[in-house]
Amino acid sequence: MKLTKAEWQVMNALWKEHPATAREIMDRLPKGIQWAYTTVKTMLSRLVDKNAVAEQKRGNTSLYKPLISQRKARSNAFKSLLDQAFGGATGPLVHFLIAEQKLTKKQKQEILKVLQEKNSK
Amino acid sequence: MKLTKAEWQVMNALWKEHPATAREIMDRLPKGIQWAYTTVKTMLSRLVDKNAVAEQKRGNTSLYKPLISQRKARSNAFKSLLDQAFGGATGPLVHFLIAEQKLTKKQKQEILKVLQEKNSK
DNA sequence: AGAATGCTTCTACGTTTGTAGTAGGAGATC
DNA sequence: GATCTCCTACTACAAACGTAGAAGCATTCT
Repeated sequence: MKLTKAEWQVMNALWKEHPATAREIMDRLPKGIQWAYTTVKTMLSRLVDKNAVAEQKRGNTSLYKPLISQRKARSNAFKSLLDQAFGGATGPLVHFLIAEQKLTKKQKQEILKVLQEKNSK
Repeated sequence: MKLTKAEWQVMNALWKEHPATAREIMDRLPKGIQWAYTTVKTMLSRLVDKNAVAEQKRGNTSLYKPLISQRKARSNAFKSLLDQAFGGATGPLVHFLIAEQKLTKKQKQEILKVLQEKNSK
């Protein structure tokens, strides 16, 4: 179950709150994204085909809800990245995370916090 | 500079050692991948078009070498994942990493150590 | 010299992705 | 009842991807 970039946008909007109509989803898309209503519908149809989303009619309007959890989707995406770009090993990724200046001081502290939290219990 | 899945395979083989010929790259692809020689060439041409790889002729044979570093490519891929699947925030990613048991205790401690170090200066 | 190798460039082709347009039905409004 | 509005289903279409075949030129083996 691989989501494309555009599909992620839709799923992110859907996970926020569901079930949701196509119009609601459209309105929840990030500011930068200016899709035609039918584009959103197309995406939703494709996601339904993929069994990532369920569609149910209420009157003449469809309600959508996710069939895969955000957690699961993230897990898949993460695993893909790991396999593709880091040879499947977490080690290099961790190394990378640390070495890269990708992290702001704030983010590092955030990480520290989470790690310490979990580590202590 | 976004690499596709197939392009990653080629780049991974190229980063191992370069310059390299198309045939060498082909031979270095993971066992599972059984591409025709021309497929490898096509990929390389596309990578050259993208300015991800440089091509130089020696006799009638092309030698290839990466124009983008593995580090840079990883960084881009990582950032994409972060933006797309984790809303651009490292916090949720780390949270996820930890929750999913993706990190061994050892790795966690390594992260902690390095972060604290870096943070202090 | 003729055949076999190996490399190159060009072309191809089905699928997936991004992004809509169009037509037509149903309910709300004038 | 004609019109506006909103939704749906279907169709479209260019660009990117994955995967490769074909044709032609140089080198080398017999």
